[in-house]
Amino acid sequence: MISIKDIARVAKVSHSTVSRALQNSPLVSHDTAERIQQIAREKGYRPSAVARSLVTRRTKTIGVVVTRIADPFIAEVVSGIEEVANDHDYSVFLANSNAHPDREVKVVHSFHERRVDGILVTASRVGALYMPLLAEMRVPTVLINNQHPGEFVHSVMIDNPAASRQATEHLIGLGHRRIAYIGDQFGFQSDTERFAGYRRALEVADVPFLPELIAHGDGNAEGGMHAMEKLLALAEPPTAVFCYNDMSALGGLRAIHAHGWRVPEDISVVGFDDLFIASYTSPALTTISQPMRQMGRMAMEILIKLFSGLNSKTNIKVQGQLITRESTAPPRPVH
Amino acid sequence: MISIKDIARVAKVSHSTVSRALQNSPLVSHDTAERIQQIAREKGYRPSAVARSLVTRRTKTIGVVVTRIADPFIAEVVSGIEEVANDHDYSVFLANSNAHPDREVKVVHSFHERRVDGILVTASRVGALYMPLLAEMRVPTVLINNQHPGEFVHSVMIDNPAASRQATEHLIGLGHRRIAYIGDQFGFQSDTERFAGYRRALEVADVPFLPELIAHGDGNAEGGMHAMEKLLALAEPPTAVFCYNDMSALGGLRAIHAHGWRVPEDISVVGFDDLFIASYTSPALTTISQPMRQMGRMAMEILIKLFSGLNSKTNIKVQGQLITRESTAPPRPVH
DNA sequence: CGTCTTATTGCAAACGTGTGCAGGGAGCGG
DNA sequence: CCGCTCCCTGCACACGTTTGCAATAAGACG
Repeated sequence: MISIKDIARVAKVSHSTVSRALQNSPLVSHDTAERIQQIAREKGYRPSAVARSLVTRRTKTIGVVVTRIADPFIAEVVSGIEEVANDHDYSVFLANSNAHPDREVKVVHSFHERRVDGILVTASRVGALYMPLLAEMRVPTVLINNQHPGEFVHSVMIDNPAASRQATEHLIGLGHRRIAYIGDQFGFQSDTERFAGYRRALEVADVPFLPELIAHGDGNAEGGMHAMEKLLALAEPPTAVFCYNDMSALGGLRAIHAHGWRVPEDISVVGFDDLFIASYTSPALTTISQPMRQMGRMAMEILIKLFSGLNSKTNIKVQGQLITRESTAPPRPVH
Repeated sequence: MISIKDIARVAKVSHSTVSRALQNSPLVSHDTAERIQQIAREKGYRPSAVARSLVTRRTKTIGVVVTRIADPFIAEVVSGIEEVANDHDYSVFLANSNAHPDREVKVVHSFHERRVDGILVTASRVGALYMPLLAEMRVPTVLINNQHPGEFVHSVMIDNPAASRQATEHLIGLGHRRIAYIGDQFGFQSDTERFAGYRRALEVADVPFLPELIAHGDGNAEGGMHAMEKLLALAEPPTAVFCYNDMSALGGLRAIHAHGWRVPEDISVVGFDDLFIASYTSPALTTISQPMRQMGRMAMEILIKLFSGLNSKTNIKVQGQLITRESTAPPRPVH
């Protein structure tokens, strides 16, 4: 591995001069700078980021902790993060927590030892962890769609209540009165908030709230399927279902088909997220579009801002958008 | 940021002793070791990986370059990588190339500057780049499903010809004779190989090869949709279609539905990859299962082996597996 | 009690880079 | 020709670890 000193030797200058030359410092004459850069190029010199980090005390890296990178929602967010990180010459460490709190702590500690300049957390189910962790290590951190109730210093979140209200109102507008809700597990912030938006929409429209129309999945297709099966087994099944997310809706669709019903003729379905696949289910899914990539970008931009000294508490709330596709229609007329 | 010297000061020992104590070196007495560790714990000391890397000349990091992390196939592979990396206390840098060759080179150079211990590349479309790059920087590198023809030092690949032959034979076995192939873009290794397997299956079964039944997408749903539209517009459309991958198949299914045909009654469809969504399309997709996560694990395990001194050229070829679901059936009887 | 061994500790150098400061040389003005 | 300024360069230290080697103290043994 060739170093700055090797170059210094052949250029017959001190290593400091080489260092300066490679940074285009005005402190070194044009001629020697050129000569040094030429030599560096010939030797295929690559500066050691680790040595540099040691002295500059900035690593130009950030850590991203996610529950599962294979989750399409998260992958999309990470794409956004990576884009702007890259634009600013930051490298990103990626780590899965698999939703294990202790694993999540371990990951953050490892990031800390690596001296990352900042940390981004997507959809953590244990956001509360970060308060003490943060106090301990003072690394700029921003949470994206934190699932734990409570505010954090920096965050970007989707406006869940507004979005889910919009989704529910869409169904009400179509004439539905028996609208079910398939949620995630209890206690997660987004589930609580989306449920709240759903209730609010019913309330405003004077549609009675029926507890038997509430089912809980697990945020994945599997859970959505089981939840939908329960709803379909009701004496009087709903005419429309608002699902916590597209994955649940996907499972829901599958259960409906298995049940021999058709969407949207027999039952309407609305999802949440607007994952890529929402366009390719059959029928294509009506859903709330969440600007996933954009949210990743915003979070990273907050970090960049923090790096450059600004230190304002920023909590961004982005709006979802209803995307009407083929999975919703007016309810069957009652005979 | 608290360092080893700070601890040394309060423990009234030299910083070398602290270093040894924290590594549980037998060179330090049990008592002082305990005392030092206690102090370190109290102060919330975290060793600096960057300083350590500088002297040990190993960073315990690897770089993973992917085309798009949002691609579900790739995300799954990365999951596997991350699992075993984590088991061995390696952190992973992730970078998207967006399939831009120059971007890919830049990424690898940045990894090099970060002094990663190894590099993993998933589905690169420019595998050839790595030969000179590798010579230049001597970092253990393994390619996963390299899309560029030619062997590489270390690789893990799916056995494309065998798998696609299996898929095609499944269709032939059902009685199909007009079997179309929807490929990726020309020149990519997996497309070429899968196409070869398809032809071989036809040949062995004495089914005539019909050039008009070959269409090319782009590996994504969009391209698969257009390709399928072309096939459906044929005077005599195929009775079955083997798609390069599940994404193409997804687009294909959409085109078929839009055309008013039913799967598998009017036309059978087979995909490749067995992405998560393959189970949730309607009908559920018959496809070739690729052990994505496992492939990621294997690649990382090769790296680990290389790190520990072993230096055998390893080219692993894994087998795909046909997963029969609902999208394939015998052809309609001709009247 | 002297010497040799062993257990424990500290010293100092090294990893590769950045940077404040001092020093040397050239140019310029007087 | 002298002195000042300015430009360029090198020296030396720092960043936070690891580690070979020397040093010291204690213990063992004769």
